[in-house]
Amino acid sequence: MDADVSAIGRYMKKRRAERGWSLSRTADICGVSKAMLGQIERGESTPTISTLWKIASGLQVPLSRFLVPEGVALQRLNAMPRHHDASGMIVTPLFAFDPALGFEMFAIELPQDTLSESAPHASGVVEHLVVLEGRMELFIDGGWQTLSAGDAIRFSADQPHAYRNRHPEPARIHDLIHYPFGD
Amino acid sequence: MDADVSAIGRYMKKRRAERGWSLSRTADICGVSKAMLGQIERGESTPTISTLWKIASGLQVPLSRFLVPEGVALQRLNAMPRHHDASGMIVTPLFAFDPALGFEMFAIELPQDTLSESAPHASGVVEHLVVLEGRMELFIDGGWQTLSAGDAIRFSADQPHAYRNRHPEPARIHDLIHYPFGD
DNA sequence: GGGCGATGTGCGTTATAACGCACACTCTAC
DNA sequence: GTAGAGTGTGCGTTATAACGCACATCGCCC
Repeated sequence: MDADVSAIGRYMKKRRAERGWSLSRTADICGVSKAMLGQIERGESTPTISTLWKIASGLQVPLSRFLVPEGVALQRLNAMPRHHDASGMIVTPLFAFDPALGFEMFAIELPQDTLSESAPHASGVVEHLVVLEGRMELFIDGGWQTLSAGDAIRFSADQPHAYRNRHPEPARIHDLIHYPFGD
Repeated sequence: MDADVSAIGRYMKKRRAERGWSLSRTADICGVSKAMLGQIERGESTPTISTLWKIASGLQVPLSRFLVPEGVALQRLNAMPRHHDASGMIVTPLFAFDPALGFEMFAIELPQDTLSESAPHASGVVEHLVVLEGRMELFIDGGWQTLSAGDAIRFSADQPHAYRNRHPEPARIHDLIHYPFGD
């Protein structure tokens, strides 16, 4: 859950090298000291957001680009914690919320006769459901909507909504929640 | 050219208020001291990127949201059209690319003896695979990695990678591709 | 060879991020 | 009324971000 701040230095160095800029030149352009740039690139210091902004501006890259996750993160099924909520719905996290990406994703199992109600998320939150198995109903926009295996739906989650399963077989779905960049 | 860092504090405060969280509660959730949160909100201190990451994670706010002045439109790299390759891999779109969200999602079926190679995406593109059925191998970081049903993996897609299925049953996966803000 | 400029690193200094804690104030329950 | 909990702010302390400068190294030119 911690930022991989060492990735900042690596991306900086890569970007600077692509442009063929020395630390001195970059320092002049960014308005950040040469010594500090070196410290950041070597992972010896973590910049304030203000300093990183200057660097991003000088190098002409979006600031968030410094923090996009690198490498490979693998999560095995049996290593994922399953959470049963009061409604009987079983929730397994697939991808945790990452501030650089802006979304999180869950696997959800809805046993028979489950009704799970969700308070509205913050304004602008968008939710995506993909039904893998079984059938379920989604309450949205004042009515129930039946979804079957293979169905995919995207809806604004900043309103009350609910999931239920009235069928004999459990329904399995994936739920991706995306948080807004703008207001 | 300087970041409007005071916007960070304003947005933090707004977001916290929407959730009805006190500084103390937010501090517990974010792992940042109450006093520091107050300083940031009042514009008296500029957090390091590490501290801001913690806050974004706790408040479930994409980092970009703190960093982009309100009203400024950001650009996304366009999603690359999916190659329809000759490998036999079957691709079904689930959610089309939306610049406001920054990702697209596909359902993929890999029949037996399928090998599908992917050229590197642009720098900063992140891919997420969830295996629904069967088993498959992902080539990444110079080696093949076997994935079974229920496994979830996230990896940087700006490098060569490949999918293959050497098993008698087809593998079914979901593939979510997230695109960074433009360079 | 020496001189010069470019380059990145290390060091000491200064400024400030980040913290724990105390405190004043507000609200609620008895 | 009092006591207790919750809330945000200010203060002093510690850790570290950020800097200017010196230095070692390298490459190039005379």
